[in-house]
This record gives sequence, structure tokens and C-alpha cells, in this order.
Amino acid sequence: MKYKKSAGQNAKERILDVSEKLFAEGSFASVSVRTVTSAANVNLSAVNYYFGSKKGLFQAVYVRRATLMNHERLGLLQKAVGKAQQEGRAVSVRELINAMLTPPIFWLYEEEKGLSGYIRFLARAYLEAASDMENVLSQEVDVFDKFVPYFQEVNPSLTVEDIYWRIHFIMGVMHHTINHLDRIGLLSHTACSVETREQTRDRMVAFCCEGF
Amino acid sequence: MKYKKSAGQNAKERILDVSEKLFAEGSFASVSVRTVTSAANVNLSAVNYYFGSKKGLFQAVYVRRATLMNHERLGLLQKAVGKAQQEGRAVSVRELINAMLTPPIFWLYEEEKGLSGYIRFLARAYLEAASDMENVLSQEVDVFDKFVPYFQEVNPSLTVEDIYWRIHFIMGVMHHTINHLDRIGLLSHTACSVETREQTRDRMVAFCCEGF
DNA sequence: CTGCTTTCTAAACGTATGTTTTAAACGATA
DNA sequence: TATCGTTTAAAACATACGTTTAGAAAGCAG
Repeated sequence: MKYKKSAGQNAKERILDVSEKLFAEGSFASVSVRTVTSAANVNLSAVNYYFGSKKGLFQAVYVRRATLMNHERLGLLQKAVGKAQQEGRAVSVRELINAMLTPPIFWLYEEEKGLSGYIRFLARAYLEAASDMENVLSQEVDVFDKFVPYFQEVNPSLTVEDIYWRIHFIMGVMHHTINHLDRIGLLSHTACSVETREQTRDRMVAFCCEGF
Repeated sequence: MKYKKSAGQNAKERILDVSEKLFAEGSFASVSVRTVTSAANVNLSAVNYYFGSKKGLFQAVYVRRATLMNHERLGLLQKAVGKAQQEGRAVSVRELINAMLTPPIFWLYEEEKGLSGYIRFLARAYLEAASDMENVLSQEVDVFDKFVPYFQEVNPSLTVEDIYWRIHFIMGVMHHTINHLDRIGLLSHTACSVETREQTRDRMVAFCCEGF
């Protein structure tokens, strides 16, 4: 029941790869279907054939890696939970924030597999018209919800409100770093370099831990 | 030497007001000249007449309030510096971060004068194509440079690199709050409300102070 | 009023947009 | 080989875009 042609199923993947990168660098409206299709070396109508519409393509780009992304975060969370239980203690703030930030930041440095593009795409998707992309955000929100009880456990004096505000700030640190990592040198007059992914992650985690 | 007509100079201001609001809610490419002109009740060609081009309009929106914005920040900085000198001490981290964050956050809550729109516009301008808008960012970068020596004075163990990274994170907290303040209730499942401008500012300052 | 500059209007220009249509090329199956 | 569903291709569609043009309307100076 499988049908293939010259590029076959690759065409669909190639469109996703290319538009992921393009949507990461520009807004939804600024990236045209023609730019996508010519960069992917497919016919103009391929986008509408495979994804129905431009918006459909955008959502498909999101969906492709969304589950994997949040899977990694929850994996790190459960790993930390297991380790803490074994040692008979509560999960630390550092471990929690580490689980939230490590996947996106490591992906950000993973140019080869295209993961970097996806992360930057995600950060931009947050700013597209809320009405279109609310479902885009809902999944990430659900993941962060799972962290809340642990934050509460490790610091019972905090209200739920306090915790959500701090998660909000952590997301800010994360998104801004994703969006402007390449401009950090310009901001600092070349005082800051891009460093390794671990160094960047550690800087962020340290900053956010203290904030908590 | 002044010439006026029906609406006269108001037309130009009205275009700026309207496009400030529209550019705050959507990307540069997603806001059309026709949307702007019809919302401002002016002729289609008014944008090109007054600002030369759509991009010219965008930059004019930025320029109109840019100096005032950074003036307020530097004013707060110098006020804090003066008070500290009088008391024979160094400027505190809290005072510095307060001077950085109070103007934009207070403006964010100032719906009437349109300042809220400008702040949201600014946060979005950071994400427009770097080549077009680098000059947009340069001024804000210059302002933050002025804060660096004071951060160094209050905490001499920090390197310049450390400081710039933390300023970068503070900008992240700020931009994210500006972009998503209206969604904080959704993120937290209505656990968080929008609060007053002072409460929001204090939450941000507290988080960023600890991060430093 | 007469000149002159500024402001506003309506229409058109050329191009770029997302999408649809029509048909050809292809791979697997029978 | 003939057939069927899938994929690719080229062209056209209708609309939306930023910008330009030509001229009318309006305000000021003499």
C-alpha cells in the first residue's frame, strides 16, 4: 500500500525541514509558500497537497517534534524524582529547573539534526496570533503543570501563584536566550561568547535557581 | 510656515498611534498598510506620504518614544546613584534592576496614553529581521551599558561577561512579561491574576535580584 | 484675489500572495 | 500489460500587497 516516487516521502519531510528553519528566522506572514517550496526543491502546490494550507504546514512543523521535546523534559523530571526518592529527599529546585531548561538549550545547539531550528521555531510560535496558535502552547503548559507539585514540595511556603509567576520568568529567560543567543556577543560588545551548551545551560539554571 | 487641514498634523500622529498598536499585536509583515490607514481613517497613500515607506513608518513608531523611554531609565539610575552617594554607599542591585524594569513595566500598564502599545511594540521589534532593525536595538543596548559599571561596583567578583549574561536574562524576564502578561492567567489556570503594575514590577525585580 | 506650498483623495500600477485546477508521471498490484 | 491510487508538474485564479501618480482641496502670504 506504499507508493513512492523520485523523492517520495522525502518531499514532505524536506518541506518540514525547510519551513522549520524559515519559520525560525521570520514570522509566519513573512515566510511565503513560494520561499518554502523553492528552498525545498518541490513544486509550489506541494504545501497545499500535503498540509492543506500554509497554516496547516505551520502546525505540522510544530506537531512533528512537540511530543519528543516534552518527553525529554518529563524524562529528566522522572529521573530526578527517582534519584531523590532513592536518597530519601525532595527533588531540588536545581534539578527541576535543569529538567525544564536542558532539553531546549541542548537542542538549540544541535544544528545538524535540525533541532536548533525547531527550538527557535517554537520560541517564535509563542508570538504568533494567539487565536491561531493557542493549541501550540497548550502542550508546553501541560508539561510545566507537572512541575508545580514538586516546586511546592521543596518550598512549601510558596503559593501556587508564586510558583506560576516564577515558571513564567523562567520561560522568559529561556525564550530570550533562544531568540537572541546569536546576538549576545553584540549586546556585550564581544565580552560574551556563545560558549558550549553546558555553559549556557548552567548560566541559565543558576540565574533561575536563585530567582526561586 | 504651518499648514493645516481638516485633521492636519493629527493625521500623522493618528497613523503612528494606530500602527503602534497594530505592530504591537502582530509582526511587521502581518500588518498591512491598508489595515493601518483604514484604522486611522486616513487615505491609503498617507503612509507613503508621511513616512516614505512601510519600513519608514515602523522606524518612526520606534523613534517617537525611544528617547523618552530610555530617559526615564537613566533618570531612575541617576536618582539612585545620587541617593547612594548621599548615604555614602554603593548603589544596590535592587536599585539598578528597579531602574531597568520600572519604566517599561509601568508603561505596559498605561493603556490610555498608548504607552502600553509602544512597550509591546518594542518587545516585538526585537524579533524582526536583524538587518532591518539593528539600529532599533542599539539605543537600548547603549542604555544598559551604563548600568554595567554599577553592577561591577556592587559586586566586584563578577566579570563583565557575568554581568552581561545576567542583563541578558533580565531582558528575557522583561520581554516575556511584556509579550505574555495577558496570558499569565491562562498559563496558571487562573491561579495568577494580572495584579497592579507595582506588584508585577516587584515580582520581576525580586526574581532578577536573586538571580544576580 | 493671486500665487504657492502643503495636505488629502482616488485610481491605477506592478508584483507577490495563498490556493485551485488540470493533467501528466509514477509505483505497486492484478 | 492494464489499472488504480499516489505524487509531481505547470498554469491559472483571485485577491492582497506596497507604492506611485495625477489632481483636487485647503491654508497661508503677498
